Amino acid sequence: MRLLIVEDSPTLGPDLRIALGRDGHAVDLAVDGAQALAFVAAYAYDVVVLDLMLPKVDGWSVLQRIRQAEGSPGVLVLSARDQVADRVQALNLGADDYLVKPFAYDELLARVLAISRRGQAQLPLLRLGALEVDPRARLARVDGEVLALTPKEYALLEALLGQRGTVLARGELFERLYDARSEASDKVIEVLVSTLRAKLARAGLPELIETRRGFGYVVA
Amino acid sequence: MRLLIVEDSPTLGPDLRIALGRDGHAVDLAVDGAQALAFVAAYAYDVVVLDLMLPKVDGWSVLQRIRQAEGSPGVLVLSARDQVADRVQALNLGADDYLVKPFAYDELLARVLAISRRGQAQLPLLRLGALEVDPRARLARVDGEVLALTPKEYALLEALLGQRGTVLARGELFERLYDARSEASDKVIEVLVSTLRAKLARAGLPELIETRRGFGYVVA
DNA sequence: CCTCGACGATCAGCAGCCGCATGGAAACAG
DNA sequence: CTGTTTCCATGCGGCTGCTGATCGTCGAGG
Repeated sequence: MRLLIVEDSPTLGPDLRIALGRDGHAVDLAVDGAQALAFVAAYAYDVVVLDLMLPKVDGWSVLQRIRQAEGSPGVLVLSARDQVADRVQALNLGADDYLVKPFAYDELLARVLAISRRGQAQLPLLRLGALEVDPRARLARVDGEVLALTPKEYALLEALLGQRGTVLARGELFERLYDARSEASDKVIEVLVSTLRAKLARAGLPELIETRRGFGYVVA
Repeated sequence: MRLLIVEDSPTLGPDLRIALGRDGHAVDLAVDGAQALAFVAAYAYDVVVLDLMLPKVDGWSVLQRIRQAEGSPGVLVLSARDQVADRVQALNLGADDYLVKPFAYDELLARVLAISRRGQAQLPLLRLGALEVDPRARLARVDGEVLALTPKEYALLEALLGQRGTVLARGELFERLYDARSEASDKVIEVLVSTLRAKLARAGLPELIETRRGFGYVVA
C-alpha cells in the first residue's frame, strides 16, 4: 500500500515513515502543505495521513484540495486539538477519520488499514451529459469546470439528479432538504431552484431542471 | 435527503447531525427509543441511522417497529459490537446495513446514500395500446408524444386507467381526486372528463373513456 | 315510433393559485 | 467586521379549475 505522511514535526514524521515502512508499505513524507499537494498530484496514494498544523499551506486547504481531485485517496487527519468543531469540519471536508495526538502507533495503523480496506468507489458519480455530480466531494462540475454551489443548492441538485425522471413536489423537496426544526416556508425551494438554474445556465445548461406546473420539478 | 439519527451519545449524535446537516441533508436527532419512534411516526425519512444501545426502548425493538410501518425508511444500524450474531440478527430484523463503531464519516455517508438509492420504490408504468402513463414522471404519452395534462386531469386519467374495466361513479372519482376539505361540487368530474377527452382525442384516442349513463365512467 | 324528462357534455368567464424574480433582512462563518 | 448564505415579502403574469348556463343525448313508457 502506498501512503503519504504530511507532518512537519522532525521527529514524528520520520518515525512514522520508518514504522510504516517496516510494516511493508511504501511511504512518502511531505513536511509542508505545498510539498503535500505536489506529491498528491504526482502519485496515486491509498491513504494520506495529514497533520493539520502545517507551514506554507495549512492542513484544511490541503484536505480540501485533495478531495477535489477525482479518485482522491482516503485521508486520516491528525490533530493535537480534540475539539468537536475541528473534528466535524475535518469529516465534513471529506476526511475519512480523525485521530487526536498523542496516539498509539497501533491505532494509527489500524485506522489506516480500515480506510484503505474500505475502497474508494463507494459513491457513484452522477453524470448527465456534461454535468457531473460527485457526492464524495459534494461538488458539481460542468465540462470539468467546478460549479460554485452552496450546500442547499448542491443538495437540491443531488436530489433531483438522483431521482432523474421522477417529478418531485415542492413539499417533497422541502422535506428532504430541511429537518423538523426548520420553520422555513417551502417557498424557499422556488428560490433555490431559481438560483440553481441561474448557475447552471451560466455554465451552459439552461434547461436542466424542468417545471411541471402543479406537480413539481424534474430533471429529465 | 431526510435523515433520522438515533444516538444517545452526547458527542457522536450532535457531531453527526452537524456534519450531515452541513452536507445539506435534513437531519433530526433522537436520543432514545421512544423519541425515535415518535419521529418516525411523524415524518417520512429516507434513512434512519440507529444505534443499538439506547435508553427507554432498546434498539432492537425500535428497528422492529420501524420495519412494521408501511413505507418504512431504510435503516443503518450502528453498533459497538462486531459480533456475527448481532449482525445477523440486525439484518434479519430488516436492517439494510450494519456498521461497527468506530467508523469513518465517509463510510457512514456512503452507506446511507447506498441505502437511500436502494429504497426507491418502483411504480409500475401503466400501458394501454398507444397510451403510456408514467406515475413517477407524472406524464402521459401517446405514441411517445407527451400529453400536456394538468394535475387534475392527470389524476383522473391515472385513476381510471389504474382500475381499468371497473366503472367508477362520479362520487367515487370525486373522493379520489379531492380531499375532505374540498367544497367543490362533484360535477367538476364531468368537466374534467370533458377536457381530458378532448386532449386524448387530439392525440388520437377519441373513445378511451366511456360513459355508463347512470353509473359512471370506465376505461375498457 | 315518438315524446318527454333526466342526465351528461360543453362553453365561457372569473377568482384564486402557482411559479418566478427581486430586494433586502437575518443568520452565519471567517 | 465583512462577505456569504439563507430566508422571506412582495408583485406580476399566466394558468387552473370551479361555477352556472345552455345545449345535446339517451332511453323508458306511452
